[in-house]
Amino acid sequence: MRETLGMERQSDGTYIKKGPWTAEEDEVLMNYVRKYGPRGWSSIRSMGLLPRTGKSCRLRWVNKLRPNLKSGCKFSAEEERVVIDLQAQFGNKWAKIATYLPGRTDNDVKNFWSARRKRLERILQTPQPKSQKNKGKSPVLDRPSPALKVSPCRSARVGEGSSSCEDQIQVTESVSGLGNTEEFRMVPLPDLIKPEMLSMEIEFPILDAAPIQMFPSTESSLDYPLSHLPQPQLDFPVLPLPPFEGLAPKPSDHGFQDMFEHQEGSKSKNEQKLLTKLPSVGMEGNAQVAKKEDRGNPETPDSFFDEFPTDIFDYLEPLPSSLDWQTVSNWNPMK
DNA sequence: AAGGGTCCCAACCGCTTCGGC
DNA sequence: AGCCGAAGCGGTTGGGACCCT
Repeated sequence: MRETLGMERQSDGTYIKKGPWTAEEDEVLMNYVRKYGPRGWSSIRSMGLLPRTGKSCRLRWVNKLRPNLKSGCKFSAEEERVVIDLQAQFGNKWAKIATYLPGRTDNDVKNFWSARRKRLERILQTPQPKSQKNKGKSPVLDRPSPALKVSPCRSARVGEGSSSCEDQIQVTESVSGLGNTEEFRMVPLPDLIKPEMLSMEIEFPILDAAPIQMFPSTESSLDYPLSHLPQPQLDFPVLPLPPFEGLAPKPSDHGFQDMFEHQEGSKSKNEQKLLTKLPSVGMEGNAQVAKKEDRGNPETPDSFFDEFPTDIFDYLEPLPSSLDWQTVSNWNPMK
């Protein structure tokens, strides 16, 4: 009797397995790719090799079994920068973005972005309790403020050497009742919060209740030269597709075997390439600044959220009216 | 120690695009 | 030109690991 655990019976009486892959299945799939290359996925099932759909096989290969993958390895600071920059340029074109990140899949990029988005969303959404950690760390905001408009801006240095970060949040404080009195203060924008990221937050429901107004940067992210980014990587040699009946291994079809055999060498090459072709992420000198800061701060970029003075959000108040909010939501950063 | 919350990631689903006929 | 299957892509979900209280 056939094992039906995890198997889904099809109308034609056959079974399709879903769920986690076993090591044995991986091995079968690897053997298939070694022989025939990463194509003809549907034939894996029709040949009776695996009870998986072609789709499932392809996904498994692309996301887990493909050579040179950096699986189980967190995104580096530079990779994060690349993703942030490319997302601003391409939008949610994860597959396209992934081609600029050797060893990363579209799934990796997608997961990274959604995790990061959730994190930011939570920071903006949840009223931060007065944390002991940040108490007294944000003097600019360390007092009641009637209303804040936070707008991303660039390239305004606050005095020579006073700040290592060119990106800052411009906080406009309107004094209630006076209306025409406005005070501008520059709040250092943590390196990993880019104006583009702030614009992303426009979609967040929290902003219905927060008078944050976003203004597009005068320097469009579309100006970022792509030549500064790592070039898209092709993982495979391009081989002619054999006819279906000729799927048997051929002595001449060494391309994929080579690919498996030389994984390690090419991996280090890719990593080196990524390092040497470090993107500037749109702002001249910013990569250098970031590098400098990275040297001084060995923590991962994730730690920025720990450092971010989250009580900046303590003073955000609901929008006066939906009309005001409309002016914000109508702004499209990609225009 | 237990329970809840969060994060991360693998895998699936549905839609779109592509290519052959 | 239209159809159909394969492949690609982006969104979503489920579950395990981890952390915190």
